[in-house]
Amino acid sequence: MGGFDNHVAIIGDWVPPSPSPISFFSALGDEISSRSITELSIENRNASLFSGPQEKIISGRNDENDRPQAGDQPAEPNVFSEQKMNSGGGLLERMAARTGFNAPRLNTESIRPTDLSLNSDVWSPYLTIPPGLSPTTLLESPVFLSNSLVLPSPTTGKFPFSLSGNGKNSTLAAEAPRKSKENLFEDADTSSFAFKPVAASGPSLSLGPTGKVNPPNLPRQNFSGIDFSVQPENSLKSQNVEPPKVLSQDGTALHLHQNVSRKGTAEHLSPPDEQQNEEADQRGIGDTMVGGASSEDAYNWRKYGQKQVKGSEHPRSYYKCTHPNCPVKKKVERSHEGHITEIIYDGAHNHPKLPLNRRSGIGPLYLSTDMQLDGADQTGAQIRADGDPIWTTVQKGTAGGAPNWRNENLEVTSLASVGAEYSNAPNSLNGTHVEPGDAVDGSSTFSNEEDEDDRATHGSISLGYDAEGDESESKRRKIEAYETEMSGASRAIREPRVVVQTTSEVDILDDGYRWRKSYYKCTSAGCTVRKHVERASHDLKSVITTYEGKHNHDVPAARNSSHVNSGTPNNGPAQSVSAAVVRPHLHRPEPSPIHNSMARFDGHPGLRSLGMPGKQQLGPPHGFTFGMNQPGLANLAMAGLGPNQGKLPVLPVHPYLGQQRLAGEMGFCVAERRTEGGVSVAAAWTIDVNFTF
DNA sequence: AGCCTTTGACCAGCG
DNA sequence: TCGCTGGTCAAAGGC
Repeated sequence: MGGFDNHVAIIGDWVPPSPSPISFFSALGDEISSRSITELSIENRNASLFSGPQEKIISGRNDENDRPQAGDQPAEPNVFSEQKMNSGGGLLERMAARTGFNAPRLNTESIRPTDLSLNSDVWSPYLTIPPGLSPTTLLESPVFLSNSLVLPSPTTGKFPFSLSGNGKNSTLAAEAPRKSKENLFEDADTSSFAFKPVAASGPSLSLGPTGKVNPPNLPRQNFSGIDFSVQPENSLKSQNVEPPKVLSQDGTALHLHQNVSRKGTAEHLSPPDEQQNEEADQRGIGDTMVGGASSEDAYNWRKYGQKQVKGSEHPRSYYKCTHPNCPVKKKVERSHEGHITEIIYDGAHNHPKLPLNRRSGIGPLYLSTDMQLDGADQTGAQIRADGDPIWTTVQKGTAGGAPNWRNENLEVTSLASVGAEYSNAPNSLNGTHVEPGDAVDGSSTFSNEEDEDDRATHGSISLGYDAEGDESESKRRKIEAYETEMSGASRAIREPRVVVQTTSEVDILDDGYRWRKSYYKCTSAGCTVRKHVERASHDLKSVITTYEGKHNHDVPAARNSSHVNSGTPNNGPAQSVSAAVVRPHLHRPEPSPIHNSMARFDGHPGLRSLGMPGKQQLGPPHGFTFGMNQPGLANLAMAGLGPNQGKLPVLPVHPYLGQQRLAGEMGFCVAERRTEGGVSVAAAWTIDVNFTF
């Protein structure tokens, strides 16, 4: 078995035939150095910059089948391979050395401080993405911008960029009207970045509009400020923070996971429809727990007690399912702000879910599900796929101020499932704890991986959970929320800001089970809070909701702190996501749990079988972020990278951009999948690009 | 009237 | 046995 690079790679088959935001970077390519983005957007529309959906970026020792075929574009020198692969101490090397996984790496050698004003013909810096982190794959992620958002400036309300993502598989082509540069980013109606499908390019990682690898000796550019973060995601299964445990009544522990925390919101994760509920939650629905009401998770709950539990700064509420003879109970810990910090389910419902119109709380807002998961999921999936109705309705029923969550990947679920072959390793994984003797049978939940994927692709998330388990099957779930702070003050007053949100839904292998991870981004203007929801395929009760955002008030959370202390650099008190919503957009290139996601592989038995090392072999956070907030990139920093490891990507920036004091943020996620021995290993990366000019 | 939350008291397990 | 802690009960009150 080869290294991880043979198992986690960006493969072309995952890339959907949809246009990708590649063109964004294309537009940021060399042409922009001399022309406005507007012009570029138009002129590059037909450019063949990248190979498109079929392009495959090879990382390390990918199979030949996964290698990109020599297409229209001659094989360009892989700047990553040539320049960085041999650079000792690089992140890639480290990751590869430690994990056997050829981690993507960014080539930053070309980024140099420069003054564009001195040379109008210079090339703009290019964002060079290393092998394994294919720009094509990245940018052509089927979900990239599938539901892209262009958030208005927090202060002006204007949309700096207009991203024309017409939904699923939308062509990410936004007209860039010829407009004065001065207004380029200030008029959403007339200016936009162009995300265009581009053709052909080799496996190179160049982001140049020509699809060619950009030479490392690019002229210097004035790069006022860019925050660029590449975050290995699911392949690393986010968070180095200790995931909460899910405990069964019989003492077994399942995956536990985080949940929610946002002011005035509630989580509703009762099995087995918690997925839909999760969706609902992600969409901002299901916040009816405000005031203490139990979550609307297709069951009615009666609160029968509340107690301050020692060790927790949050009071714990005790709920019982109101259904006659139903033994299910749940404990909910909620912060003083009303954020749910932990939910522990105990028992299994012995009755169907309540019909929509019988559920307390938001009633029709519930996603209709049934104990028959297939049907239920499909139903819910369609609802979700349709999205707006639920979303809108939910918003009406949501307490004011609750952030909206947009699932950006409802439309795209391309990754193959991870086989259950790895389900035989239920032990500790990066804090996730599965105690010995756990009778969870992950494999049993996968009757048909393809079907399941298909369902997922259509928005359903049927994981084969049998909600009719007996007492022995009952699981107690503990869902904790943690929030990480990844914000800073560097962009407190920046504007306009562009947020390109990209999300994917991927299957990831973790702890021997398959987890489907969905990405959400708060759609509230100015909010950078992101949400990652992971659903265990082996147990629908196991849902992890990870919030990534910034926090302006303390949320006392002893448990949370324990998670934080487990490795996340964000060891401050857990803070309100909602606060982040209203807080001015701040960003500090700082590792977040997501950034450290590789740790999720720790101890992953399945990954071990794939050559993945154990946790002890992992070093510092594997995610990395680097900022270019200072002119000349003087203070480039890559969090998570040790000294001499940081290699900055070459990010193309139009001279205009360098001249403007603009701010922008882009985020996109790239999912990867590679099939090895019939087993698919999926991974995802998210890249956040924050920039000011 | 029914259902729910609140809240202090009570009970059980554990060291 | 005692104290601590978590969990539950049940009366009171609100909606």
